[in-house]
Amino acid sequence: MPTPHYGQPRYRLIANQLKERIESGRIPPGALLPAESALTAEFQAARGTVRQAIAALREAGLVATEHGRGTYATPHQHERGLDEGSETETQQRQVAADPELAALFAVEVGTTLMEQQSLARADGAVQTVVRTYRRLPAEH
Amino acid sequence: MPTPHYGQPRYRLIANQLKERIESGRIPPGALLPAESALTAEFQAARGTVRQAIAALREAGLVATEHGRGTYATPHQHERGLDEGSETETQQRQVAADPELAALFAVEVGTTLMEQQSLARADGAVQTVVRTYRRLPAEH
DNA sequence: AGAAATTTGTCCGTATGTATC
DNA sequence: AGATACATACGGACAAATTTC
Repeated sequence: MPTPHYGQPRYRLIANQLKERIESGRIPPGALLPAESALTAEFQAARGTVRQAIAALREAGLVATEHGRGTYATPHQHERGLDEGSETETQQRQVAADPELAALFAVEVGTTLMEQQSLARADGAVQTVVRTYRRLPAEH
Repeated sequence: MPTPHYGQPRYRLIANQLKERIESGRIPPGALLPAESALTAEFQAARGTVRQAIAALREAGLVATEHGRGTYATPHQHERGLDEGSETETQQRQVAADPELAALFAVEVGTTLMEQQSLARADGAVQTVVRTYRRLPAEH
């Protein structure tokens, strides 16, 4: 494997991709990022490089890390429009699984799922709505 | 304590030995492997190295691991019609706007929207479902 | 039912060797 | 020669799930 770092170093590229996932809501606030080991596998990068990328995100305040637990996405605020008309850009709620979601998660229809919805606006108009579904933590 | 990796790395050697034990039946299907702590003692290797060896076996489908329980030799392999490379599956389709989406996009309820759904799996089980909604390109 | 021990999961810091730009 | 990256390896610590007492 070569080691080309045209333009930007590798850890910056990885950091940017993770940043995009967080800001797009694909990794919602409070959710754990993939483990270092998973990231090394996904990006085909060495652990040191992944750690460098995460360190950059941490420095930028996008994530927080807890020893022995993992790295969380922190609630992100759009720096785009500082004012923003008090509309919730991202909200979390519980919804009942529709038939398709139920099948995907292998649960019964109507099972409570966590839904995280986030919006991307441009000039005030909603451009994209992202809804992320995941199962609730098991009740022992 | 040096770290020369001429020839084969240590984790490969450990993995090969464990593999031999499984395939020879000395570790029968379904049986638990020695704990990581036991393996570190036996092979005089760091825990991370042992875990790397086990990860290789897991990747090869020879063993499965459960948090807090242990790693066991897989009972019957060859039951898996699995993807293997694809971490995310994506599909695109058109859906009718529900009342909330209609309000967000400032369109009428029932208006056709583009929905992109992607899945994130871990060990074959769906972890997260992400649905991204956008307006269709304007049609005059 | 509850506490302790076991075991795996994850992160941290560090170190050495190799390879490429 | 230096910066970047990769691969490997060590040791320590905390977190979480499971089992055992």
